[in-house]
Order: sequence, then C-alpha cells, then structure tokens
Amino acid sequence: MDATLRQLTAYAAVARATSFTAAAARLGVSQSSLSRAVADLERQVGAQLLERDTRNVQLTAAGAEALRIAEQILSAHRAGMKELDRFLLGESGTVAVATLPSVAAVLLPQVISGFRTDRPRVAVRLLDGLERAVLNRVLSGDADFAITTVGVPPERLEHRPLVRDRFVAVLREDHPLAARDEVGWADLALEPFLAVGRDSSVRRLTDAAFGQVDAHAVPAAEAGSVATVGGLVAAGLGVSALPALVLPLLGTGPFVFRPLVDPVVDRRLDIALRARRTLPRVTEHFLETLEDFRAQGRDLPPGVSWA
Amino acid sequence: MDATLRQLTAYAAVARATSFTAAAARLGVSQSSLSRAVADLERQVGAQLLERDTRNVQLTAAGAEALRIAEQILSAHRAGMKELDRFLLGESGTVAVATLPSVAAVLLPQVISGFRTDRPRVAVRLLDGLERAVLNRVLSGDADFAITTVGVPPERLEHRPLVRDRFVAVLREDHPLAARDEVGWADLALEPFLAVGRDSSVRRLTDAAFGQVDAHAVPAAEAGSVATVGGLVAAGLGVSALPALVLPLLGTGPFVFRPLVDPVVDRRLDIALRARRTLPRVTEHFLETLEDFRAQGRDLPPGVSWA
DNA sequence: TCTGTCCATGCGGTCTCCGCATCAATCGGC
DNA sequence: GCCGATTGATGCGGAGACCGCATGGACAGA
Repeated sequence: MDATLRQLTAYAAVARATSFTAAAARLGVSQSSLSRAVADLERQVGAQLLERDTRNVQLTAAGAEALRIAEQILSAHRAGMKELDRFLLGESGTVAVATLPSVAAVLLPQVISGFRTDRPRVAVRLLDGLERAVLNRVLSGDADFAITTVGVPPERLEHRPLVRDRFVAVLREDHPLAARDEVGWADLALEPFLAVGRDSSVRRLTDAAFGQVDAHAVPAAEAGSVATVGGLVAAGLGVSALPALVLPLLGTGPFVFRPLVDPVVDRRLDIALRARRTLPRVTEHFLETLEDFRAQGRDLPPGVSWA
Repeated sequence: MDATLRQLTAYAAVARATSFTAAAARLGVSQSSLSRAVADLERQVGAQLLERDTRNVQLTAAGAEALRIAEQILSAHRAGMKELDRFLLGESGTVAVATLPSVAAVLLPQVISGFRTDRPRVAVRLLDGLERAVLNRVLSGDADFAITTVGVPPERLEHRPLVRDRFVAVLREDHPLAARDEVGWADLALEPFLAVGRDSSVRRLTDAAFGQVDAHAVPAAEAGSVATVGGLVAAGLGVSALPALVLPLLGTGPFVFRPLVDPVVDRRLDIALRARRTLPRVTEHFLETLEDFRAQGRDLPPGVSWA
C-alpha cells in the first residue's frame, strides 16, 4: 500500500472542494483524470473515501482521516522542497569557516555580522585551529574554506590572497627598546625571545626572519598560545614579535608595540578553497561579503592591510 | 520543481549507501533505474547532489541537505500511510456515541473500559443528551451511533434492541407505599407525582402508563434532571417512577424502590444507526464489544436486562 | 598492462497517465 | 411533471514515463 503524491494531491483537492469538477478546474487538469486518481487511491488503500452520488460528494469517516493525512504528507513535501530551494539559492544553510584564532577573533566578527544581517537564516560555523589543522578541515570537507597562512601550499587547494599582516615588536613599556621608534630583528635577537609553539605559522616566520639577520633562533621560552606569550612579556621575561592581527589576543598588560624592520615581515593570510569545486551558494555569498569589505576598503587594525 | 516520491526514494537509498549498485540491490531494482532517477532529480532541483567518479559516490553540500529533506518527506509519507492503515483496520481513530445521560453514566463505562483495553489507541467520545438531541447527533453524522429510547423512529435510522429497562416506584423510605412489596401505577396516581421534563423519553412513558390506568397525568412538580427529582422525593414532596437504569443518578437519599406493576412498563434502549451505511471499522469493533457483553450475559443493575 | 567494478546511457517494450468524448444519473427551473 | 444542465464514471487512443538489458568509458588494484 503506497499512495503516490499524484494520488494524494488529487484526493486532497477533490476532498477539499467536495467536487471533482471544481478541483479539476483548480488544478488545471481534466475531471476524468481526478476521477481515476481518486478511484486508484481508494482501490489501493482498500476503502471508500468519498461518498458520491451524481450530484454531491462527501467524505466518509475514512475519507476525513485520509484527507488529514494526505495534507500532512503534501505539506511535508511542499515544505521540504521549499527548504531545499532556499538552500540552493543560498538563503539558508551553514557556512563553515576554518581559520586561525586571531582571524576568528579579530577579523571575522565584523564580516559575520554584516553577512548575517543580509542572510539571517544562514548559520556560520567557525572552526579555529592552527595552520595545519585548518587546512585539514578544508581538505576533509569539514570546512567550506579557510582563512589562514599557507606555508607549503597543498596541491589540492586554491588560494586567494586576502590580507597582509605585519610583524611588530612586542615589548614591556619599561624595556630599553621601547624608547626607539622602530626596532630591527637584529636588535630583538639580542634579547631573550619569547616564541609561540613550533606548530604555529607565526613561529615559522619569526624563525625565518631571524635567519635572515644571521641570528640564532633559539627562544628563551616557548608558549602554546599568544595569551601566554603576553603574560611572559608582561612579566619582563623577554620580548616577542607578532603579527598585528594577533595583538588583541595578548590580553591587557603594560605592552608597547614598535614597527619591526630590517626586514619588514608580513604574513599573508589567504582564502583557501578546495580546487575545482563548485561552492555551495551560501559559501559564495559569504565570500562575496568578504570581497565587498575589501572593495570598500573597510578599516583594519593598524599593521593589517588588504592584500 | 516537484520531486516525485520515486525520485526521493531512489536518491535517499543511493545517498545512504553512497553507491548506486548497492542501493539497487537493496531496493531490488536495476542500477540503471536508480542512475536515471537520481539524474532526473538533480535536473529537476537544478543542482548536483552526488559527486561521482567511477569509483566513489559522495554527497555534495546540497546533496547532504537533500538527503535530510528527502528522509523527512519519505518518513512523513510512511508514517501517514501507516496511520491511515491503522485507522482502516480500526486500531486507531475515534468512535463517537450519542446516548442518554443514564446510559452514559451507568451502562457504558464498563463497556468503554473493556473496549479500551483491547484498543488503547481508539478514543471514545460520549455525546449525552435527551432523546431528540441524541437522534439528531446520529442523523447529522456527529455521532457514529446512538444508544437511546426511540419514540417515533425516524425513517433513516436502523434499530437494534439492546436492553430492557424496567420502571420502578421511587419513594421516600417513610412513605406508606414503601411498606408494600410492589406498587401499582394506580396507587402512584393517588400520590403527588414528581415527573421529569416534557422532552425526556421517560416522561413520555410515564404519561402513557398513567393513561393506561385512566389516571390524570398532571404532575405535582416537574424537574429537568433526574437528580432534581431525587431531591424532591427526598424532601417528601411526592413519589416518582423511573427506569432502573437512571436510579444511580438520583444521588444519595432516603430512597426505597419498589417494583411497579399493573402494568409492568419497560423502556427499550436501542442501538440506532444510520441506515444503509457502512460503518467505520472502529465503530464496528465497539459494537462487537457491546455484543460480547450481551452474549456473555454480563451483570446489569437490577431491573435492567439484555433485550 | 590487464581485469574487475562502478556509473552512465542507448534501446526496446510495457505500463501509466492524460485528455477527449460520451454515458447514466440526478437536480433545478419552468 | 418534464427537460435541459451538470455531475462523476468510463471507453478509447496516444504520449510519455519507467523499466531492465546490454554496453561503454573510466578508474583501482593486482
């Protein structure tokens, strides 16, 4: 016993109109078609649903129950189709973004806010982690795209430069170097250096910068999170160098920041997508919002600029 | 954009198995059929739902959403069909019984109790009222059938005798007639008579009985409900005559009941149904339960007997 | 390189489903 | 009380959907 949608549609229309002819007009099909469809349905469920003499149509008890049920099913179908449609149009769904903690905390909030006023039915998921984890999220499909640094670009990802994020010297306010207008990497190399963990993309860049000025890259201490580095600097244990975007994550403290030169080091944050993939419409919309921000030259924290 | 159940079924099977071949085996159809059905669905919704290379099938974002929705729709359909089936088998639904208050309060409770242990998913609605209202409920289709007295049987109703309900004299215990073993209608006629309202079926029968003994039928007082008659009798205002079944409705009081003879008067309670109508299965089942009670000779209150 | 497996597709046959025309039954107006 | 109009059911022919079979092309693993 399986009733087709066609049968249920026909039956519901007839039962609601209590008339084959009227229902046929409303549906834009022939009366005979409805007559057959209803007869088929009755045969399939094995019960008479409509009591018809040549002049009137009325529902039996089973018919009333069947109407209720048919409308439930049809409504579920209609709602489902509409929901799918909305999803395909990018009006609902979820966009999952994998990013570094600094991007998630500093750059994205305003983007998400703008996006959600346009598309309130779309949920945004932030998956934050370090570079490797972030890229894996994209490769595995957990995330729709990533905003992250990219050291060795994996083959199956496509990149679009997004912002440049300049390294600055992080000092306690009473540190001698704080008196300077700008600081060189070679100057930093003479101080106890407080580095972030080895699997951070920031670490790779600081190591490289010290390499360029022929300095040893052995840190005085190493911390997993930027907030911890902030605590160490505040305690006077040394100095650090961090991209401008992560500075808000240091927390509060007696910090001063000075431009870092010789060389000037930027980390580039890219949008990373799986190559040769058509994106869900919601993802496209999110990226368009991001692009709008760039095109409008929206304010960024000092030291951060659109790429 | 309307997806057929066939397409949704096919898609859901393939998407769940992430394999056309496996899904085809499970559904017992050919692989080519599924391939086409899914392709049709994709064309209709205008989006690719499955990403297939020759070796693997995996869901796109739209595909995952579509699977969720397809399963919702299919589950609604399955549940609805099952519900209708249960209804047609008489395992669910509602049986509406129109009856006199005395039947509703005294005779039916045990029947309903027995019926509901057999069929816990079936609801029973009791529509109680006086004879005319009760019959109208059946004629209008509000009730599936009635249990009631029937004075002038309307044309479009079919009757099945159910029980006989004997009239007894209702006296206060200190009344002189209470000393007798039985009381005649002519004896009652000499006392102030407390009658029920004119639209009650009981009233019609008491009037007729007094007529048979050539007594005036003018009551000393008339009350709408049996409980009120009870109050009047208890207050010593007079005597009454009521069918045995309604005695529980008198309430508590210093009542004694005596057999009423010359003539012995029974009211007959019938099952009344709309003629030439096939009954909903639940109604049939309820009537069968009632019939079982009769066949088993279940206990009835004194003065009441199966017809 | 070769074979087995997977999905897509051409093909022919069957069955469903449609609309048109018509029929029998009934209602409403005169 | 009669007649035309309207209602739902049904015969019929045609168009299209849907099926399974067989085959093709692409890829994985030996």
